[in-house]
Amino acid sequence: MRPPKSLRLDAARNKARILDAAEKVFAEEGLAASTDRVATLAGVGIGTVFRHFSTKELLLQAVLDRQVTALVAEANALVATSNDAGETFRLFLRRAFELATTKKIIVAVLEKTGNPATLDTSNRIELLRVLDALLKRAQGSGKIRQDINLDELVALMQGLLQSSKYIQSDKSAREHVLDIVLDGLRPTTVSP
Amino acid sequence: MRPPKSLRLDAARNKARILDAAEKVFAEEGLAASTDRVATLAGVGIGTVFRHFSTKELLLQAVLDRQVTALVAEANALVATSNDAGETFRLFLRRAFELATTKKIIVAVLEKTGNPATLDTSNRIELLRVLDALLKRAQGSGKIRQDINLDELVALMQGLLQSSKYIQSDKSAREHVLDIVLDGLRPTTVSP
Amino acid sequence: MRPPKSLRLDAARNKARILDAAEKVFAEEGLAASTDRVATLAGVGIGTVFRHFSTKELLLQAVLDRQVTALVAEANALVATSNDAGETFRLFLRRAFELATTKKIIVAVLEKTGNPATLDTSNRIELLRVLDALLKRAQGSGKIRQDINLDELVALMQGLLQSSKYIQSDKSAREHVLDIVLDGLRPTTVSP
Amino acid sequence: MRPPKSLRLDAARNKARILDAAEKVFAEEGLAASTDRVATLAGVGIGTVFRHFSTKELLLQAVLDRQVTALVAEANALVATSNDAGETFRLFLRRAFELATTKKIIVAVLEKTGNPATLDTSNRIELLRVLDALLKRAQGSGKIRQDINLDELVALMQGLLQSSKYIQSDKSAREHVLDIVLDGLRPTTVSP
DNA sequence: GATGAATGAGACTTCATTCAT
DNA sequence: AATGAATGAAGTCTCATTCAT
Repeated sequence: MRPPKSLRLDAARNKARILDAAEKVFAEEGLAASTDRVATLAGVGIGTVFRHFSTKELLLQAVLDRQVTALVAEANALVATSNDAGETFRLFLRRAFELATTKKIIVAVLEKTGNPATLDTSNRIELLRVLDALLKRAQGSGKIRQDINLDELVALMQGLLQSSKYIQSDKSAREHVLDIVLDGLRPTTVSP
Repeated sequence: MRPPKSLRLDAARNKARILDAAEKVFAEEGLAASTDRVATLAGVGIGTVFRHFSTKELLLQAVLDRQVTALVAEANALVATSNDAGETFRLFLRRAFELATTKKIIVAVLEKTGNPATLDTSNRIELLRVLDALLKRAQGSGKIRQDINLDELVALMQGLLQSSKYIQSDKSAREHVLDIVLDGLRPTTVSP
Repeated sequence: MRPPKSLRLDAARNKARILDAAEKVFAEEGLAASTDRVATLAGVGIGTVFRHFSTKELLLQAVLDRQVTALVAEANALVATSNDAGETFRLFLRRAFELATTKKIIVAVLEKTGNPATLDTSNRIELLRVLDALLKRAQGSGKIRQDINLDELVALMQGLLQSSKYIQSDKSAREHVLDIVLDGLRPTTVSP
Repeated sequence: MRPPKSLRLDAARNKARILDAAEKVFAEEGLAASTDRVATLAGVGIGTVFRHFSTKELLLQAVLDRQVTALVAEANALVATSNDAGETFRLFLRRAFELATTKKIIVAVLEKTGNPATLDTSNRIELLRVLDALLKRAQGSGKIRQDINLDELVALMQGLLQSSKYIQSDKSAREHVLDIVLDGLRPTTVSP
């Protein structure tokens, strides 16, 4: 329960700075942005970046990891707070959507390999687990259509998150798009 | 005085081969794929690729151009055939979605700049025009919700098309996701 | 005395056109200008250029050859006309200088290897022969200083011809520079 | 707090080596010589060349810059030392001529654009300034002909410097050529 | 003979990664 | 640990030259 290795304080600070810088740089310039840019923005030497993340790929994963962790945390917080399963589910999607708009990296990383396999496994599994729970609960409460499974939800979210970048500047449009998808997720009103 | 067209045949065949190869390579490896790979797959020398498309950028645009043209053509065909505006609209989205699944490049190109500005302008405008017409007609007939505009629709489609790649292997899941979005696009049944 | 092989008339015309184009293109864009540009300006296909001059190097030499030939012809004409050896010598230098200004290629070709070895040998020898005759005659008549030999004269001319390009736009400056050198070539007024 | 300068030493040495190599390579093979050759001769990787000079153009300018600086320095030294304006002027030309023979690059760079615009501006202006001062002083003392201005002198020097490469191996010939030009620069003895 | 499409070596340049300091 | 110089593979693009038509 102690931090694994306890980096020297400045080392830890550097690592955090690098992550912050990477998040920003990759969001702004895409995955093709050079590692040098990250180092410069972080105010460290390029060597330091590679000392902390021995590969560009690993740096990417670390950034993503942090974001996924944040997302999972939010989900858990939402679950703890709310007691309306449908609302919780919707709030989570809204939150994820916002995050995608702000920290474009999630989207960017997804671009890369075409599937989320890049995610740090344990982390990804956790996200899927939480997502599954949210979905099941919402479906259980009858607020979300029954005929959608986890994989489909994930695919839908991927698309949704990506769409955010095409209307980044227009908040109301963004909300509109999200609302439409949320409407699509409502239980299908079975007419007799 | 006519024959001097014969050489062009080979050249045209090569050009087409290159486009096909580019479509495939960029779809599979992303926009970062090297031009060399395209040349190799097309079975021509690297110089030939650059003779036909003097820039990687132009090659990209050409690939996209071809696909957009195809999409526009399908839209026009649908309009000519069907007389149910709502159905036509839905069919078009389905068709575009399918296309995105097969020829992943559309997605890939969009990845690049984050907006469709890369599209050959005239072509892009044409696509928007057709899309707008389809939307307006469907909304006019009351089959599609009124509160969505062209920009939002485009953003939604962009995201949606991208999502297709996360569930490429599962056709029914793909259709399901699309259906959900289409449901979201239905007129909102205002309950009193 | 018949033309060696009698090219078909249009072939001969093409060859001349190519030479003209090459002269112009290389003069304007330097030796790095592409052979394609030459072909385009000549209004022929690139293949035709290479049929007539199987190497870029050979094309260059041909252009130069033509100019050297012209220069030799002028020298001979001057010798035939004038009977003032000093004046003839000076006129020739002026003529060469003018030519260098107009058809910059001479300069350009010299640039390349740094020495005139590129010249078509027989042609070059002829030029050196004529130049030597002009020099000797002028020195014999006491109008040109005795202490300069052919090699030095050639070097001086090379440099001088090149300098013409730095003051291309100003004719009087050009003449001035030449006059200064010509003054330097006068017999040194030996004071007793 | 001082040592962090040590690495720079190696870097500086490399930079100098690269400049030296570039000077040599461009002089020997012309401006078309590849950057790779420079790297090889300097004994560094190609990347190192580009780390120090991010463009071939910049490398060229740096080489030239160094030479122009040296020339200006010599001019200033001469001015400080000598008090015979005519002699100073002549010495400077001799010095420049020698330099052109040894470090042929000056010539080579001029080749490029046909005018010295490529020179690092401030540097070039300084050179022109010094040259102008030398000329004016020499003319003022009556040792150099009045009817030559700065532009003409520059053109004359360009030609002269270039000529040095055609008689590189023969020192006496070289001096001869220079003497001739210097003679031409003497005040014209107006005979009544 | 003419044409121009095809070729591929080679040029410049970038960037992830290594390593001496 | 941190630094940033060095490295070289790889990418885009150009161009002299070849060759099928």
